[in-house]
Amino acid sequence: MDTPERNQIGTSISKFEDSPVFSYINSLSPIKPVKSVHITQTFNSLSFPSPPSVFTSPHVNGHKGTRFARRQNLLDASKTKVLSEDGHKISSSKEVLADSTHPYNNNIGEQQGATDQGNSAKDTSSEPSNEQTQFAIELPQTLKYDCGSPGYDPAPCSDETNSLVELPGTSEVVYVHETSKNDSTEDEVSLERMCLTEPKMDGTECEWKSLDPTIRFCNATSQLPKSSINIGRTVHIVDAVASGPDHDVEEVLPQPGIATETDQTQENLANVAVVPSNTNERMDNELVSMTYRGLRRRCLDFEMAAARRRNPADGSNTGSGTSQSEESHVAKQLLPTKRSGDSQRCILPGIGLHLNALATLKDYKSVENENLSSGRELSLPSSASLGQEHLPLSSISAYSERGLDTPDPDNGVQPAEDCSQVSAYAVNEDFNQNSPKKKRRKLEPDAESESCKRCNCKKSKCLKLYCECFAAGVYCIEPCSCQDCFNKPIHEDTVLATRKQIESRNPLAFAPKVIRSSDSVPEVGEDPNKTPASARHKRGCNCKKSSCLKKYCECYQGGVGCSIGCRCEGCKNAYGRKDGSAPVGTEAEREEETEASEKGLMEKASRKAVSQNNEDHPDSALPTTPLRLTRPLIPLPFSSKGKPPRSSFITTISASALYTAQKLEKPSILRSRPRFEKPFQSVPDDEMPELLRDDGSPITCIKTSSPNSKRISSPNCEFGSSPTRRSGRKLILQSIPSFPSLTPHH
DNA sequence: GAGTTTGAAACT
DNA sequence: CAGTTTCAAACTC
Repeated sequence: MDTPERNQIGTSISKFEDSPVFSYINSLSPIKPVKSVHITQTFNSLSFPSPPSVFTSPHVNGHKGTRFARRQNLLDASKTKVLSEDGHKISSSKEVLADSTHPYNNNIGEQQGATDQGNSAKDTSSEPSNEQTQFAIELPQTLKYDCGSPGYDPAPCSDETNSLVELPGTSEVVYVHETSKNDSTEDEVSLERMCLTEPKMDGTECEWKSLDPTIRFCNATSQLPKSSINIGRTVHIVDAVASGPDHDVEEVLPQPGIATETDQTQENLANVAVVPSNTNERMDNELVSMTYRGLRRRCLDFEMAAARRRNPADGSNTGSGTSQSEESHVAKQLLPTKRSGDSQRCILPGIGLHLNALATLKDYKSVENENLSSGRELSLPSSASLGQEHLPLSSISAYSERGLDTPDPDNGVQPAEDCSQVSAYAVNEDFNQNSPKKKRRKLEPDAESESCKRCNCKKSKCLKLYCECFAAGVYCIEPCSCQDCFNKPIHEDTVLATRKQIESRNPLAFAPKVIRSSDSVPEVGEDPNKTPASARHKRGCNCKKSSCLKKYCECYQGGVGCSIGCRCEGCKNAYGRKDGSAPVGTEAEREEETEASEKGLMEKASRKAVSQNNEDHPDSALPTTPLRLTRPLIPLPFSSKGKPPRSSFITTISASALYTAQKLEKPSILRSRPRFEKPFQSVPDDEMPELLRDDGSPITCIKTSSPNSKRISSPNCEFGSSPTRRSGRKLILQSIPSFPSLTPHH
């Protein structure tokens, strides 16, 4: 790669090669292809936090070499080649980007179609999925921890960072971000990038020029927040299209960055919506959510925001090197972008959606349908399109619903949250859905409708955890039959404030209740009746009459066995009893248990099947967005409820890691569940213990830093919890410890 | 669809 | 921290 490109470049640029810039660019150029892909995905989330890692060539190489190389090829074939070869196309693509603002969906479709030209895109999608999954995992880490943290996926982080650096090569998107962000200073950077890209493209200068225009355009458009945002989006989209479905995630990420970048748009944004202090959080949250891709929007929202605030550099990640001021801008912009960019929202949700989708593999079928339907529902084309494609059923539905809400200008800002939340919720719920609720819903004819949570609150105003929507971090939507609902974008401030309060009380309040280490696939062989020990309820249930055989029991609802942490009486949880004893009992009990277990097994089986399908045939699982599946995996960890699917996904993502985690857990679970359970009790995270040996860290974080801890702890906890689920990713968890560090940073 | 049951969430 | 109340989902009829 390097040699040929360099040679070409060298010929044209030989004069300039002498300059350090060229040498630098040249060094970067080879990487470009790989990064390009990453950039789109991770760029927003990761790039910000871990600039340093970015430069680490090794990471880049590693990732690129393997995964990215493919993408590069594909992308290059689809995008770059097209661009380079067809100057018109390039310009058109840019134009599209500019125009894309409106028809985000359309663009996607078009772009996809264009990308389809290169079949590679689709193919890449499958592969990218894997990468994405990793990214997804990484992203969370990186976001919170910054690149440095991602011990597990240093490469991803690095890739991201690299992507930033390489951006030039990768795609226009990069330019847009940086340029928009760095009106003045980064222009050079963008140019450099451009140069890099050019080499790839072959017509370096031409591209360069073209890029510049885009940049300028962005800046100019800055006046028009939408345009700028759109551009960013479109760019991402383009990349995504070129790269394939997987890019969607990337797209999402970039958008936030774009938003931040679009300081110019601030004015417009101000008009759009003035987001008080909360806005920053939102922004951060969104970004986080984006990065996490739904893993844990809840945590992400506040925590991430806080983290970013704390670590402007991280927040600036999108900008690659944006300064703190940029962060502030970003926060501002993000808010605006949120509004302006339903697409962003969509994007963010998209991430979450992916996770959700994965989680709700079961629902995939319905998802597809929903996607179609959701698309309809979503008045916002962009969001809808994005969300639909990426989002699984639940996520999609939620997203779509929000999208509906969002249409209102007032809601505009909220929608972003909604999206994030939705995704988060969707994820959580979806995951949980694996749990009885979803099962029920899914099983029931209304699977689609159910995919979206619908509360029926009458007195809580949907501002308490009683409200499933609120608890899930999602805004209430039309389907909700709640009364005096304040859980709407219009009352975003109230919602956020309330959430903060609740989190202050209990940092884990919005964290997934059920932590699934990985596997849902508990290897039936062990004890089908028992849930995979890996999964446990954070707090444990307190059932007295339901014998943990009904959905009243959160453990049962979550499809997990009771643990020592549970204070239930007469536990007969089909997924696993508190005492760890097999669900043996009277025949009647057995029957019940068996039924439950069967259900659980069925679910698990379905999950497995789904997961397998996803893994084996991600595309098949979600014809529309195979990548979705893969991505969802990443998010899954965040989703609290994560059901078996998650594990499956996780396994797909990092089977080895998960497997190891499972092994660790399972033994303990199977034989000594108490361990798990206890840990859970002491530590909110069931998962944490295993995954994180950090256990302490998560909990401690939460408790230790009460005030900050809220954010910090919750994030950690969240991460811990959600990620832990992903326990599959022990590595990640390990890296997670870095999360705690985030709090300290503050 | 209304009413009851249940247990988490919230409150004291 | 324990006990009580509130709440909405889950469940039953």
